[in-house]
Amino acid sequence: MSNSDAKPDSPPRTPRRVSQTPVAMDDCGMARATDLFGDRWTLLILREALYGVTRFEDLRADLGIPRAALSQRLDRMVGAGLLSRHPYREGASRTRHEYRMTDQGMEAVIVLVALMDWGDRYLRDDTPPIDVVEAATGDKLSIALTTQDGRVVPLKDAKMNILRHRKA
Amino acid sequence: MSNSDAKPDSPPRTPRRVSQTPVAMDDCGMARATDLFGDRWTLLILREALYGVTRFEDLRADLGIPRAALSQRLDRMVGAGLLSRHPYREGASRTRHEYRMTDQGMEAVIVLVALMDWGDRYLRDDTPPIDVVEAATGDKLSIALTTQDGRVVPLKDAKMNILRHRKA
DNA sequence: ATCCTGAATTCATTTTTTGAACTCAGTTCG
DNA sequence: CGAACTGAGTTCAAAAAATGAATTCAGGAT
Repeated sequence: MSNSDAKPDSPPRTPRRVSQTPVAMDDCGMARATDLFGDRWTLLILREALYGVTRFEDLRADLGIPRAALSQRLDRMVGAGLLSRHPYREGASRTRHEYRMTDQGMEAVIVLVALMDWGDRYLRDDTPPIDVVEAATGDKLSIALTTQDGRVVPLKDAKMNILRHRKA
Repeated sequence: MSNSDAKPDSPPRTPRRVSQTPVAMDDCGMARATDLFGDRWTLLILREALYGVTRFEDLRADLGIPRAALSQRLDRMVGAGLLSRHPYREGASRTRHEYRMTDQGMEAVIVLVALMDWGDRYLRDDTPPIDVVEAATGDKLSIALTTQDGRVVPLKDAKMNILRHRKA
């Protein structure tokens, strides 16, 4: 992805220095999302939710996450709309809660898939244990940029279009 | 994205309980990637690199990151192949280093774009400050799943195909 | 009445992060 | 020449966060 509108004649070998992001920290959706996802557990919990693990004890056992951390993260993720809390009862036992992925959470799963793609490519030597495939055909899927009408555009042909400059 | 091969006759309203991820923590590219990206700063530094901010002091000023943290993260990111270190000299001054995004780092940018999409949609009320567009046409781009031959598949029609089950 | 279970909460310890001060090698200023 | 400056780090004490073990809590089961 090219960032600057490079003049066709001189793609600067040493690009001119940029000393500031064009977008201020607190006005950047990416930076805000980083607040939510930028910790050791949140993404892993979302992964569990994707696989259908929904209960406190199961999450804890899978992830090895301390209870306090799990409790705090679940609250935060419910608050952010990634998960929703549903009562259930095992046999005749007391009502407990399970944490299910919301539609909004499902839309964040694309972040997981992107991470998975990258991680499988660069953080492992052997073949990955899992593929994302089209349910109907079994065709392997990967992440890409597309136009609204479904044309795939390689990363190299994309650029950032700054609509509103940083105020700070 | 559906996770199970649901029988056409009975899509379970209360899906049967899953108590374990099919993929073990240490065998999951996503989980490994989380080790690298799952902290407050790494993704933000990558974002800076995407915008072309490459120097220690500029990064520090933009992000408000403590020097020690920046130093440690840059080392780690160079080690992981996200950034590369290049000597430069400002005027006649002593040689310093700048940190440029590598091709491998650029491939991780799709993660940033995915985060940006989600963050702009759910973590803000007003219009986002930036768009990802096709350089040639200016067409707005978004993240999607595609087949190898460039057909876009909605998240709902995708599923995880487990090739190798957890050993643990 | 006691034990068990899932879901927390509390709390002391360990780890990580922070921010401020210091270093270092060269540069410019007076 | 010496003083001050610069970018890029290190060092280090203080603050914040994460951990893990023990405790609590509300039922149900024995």
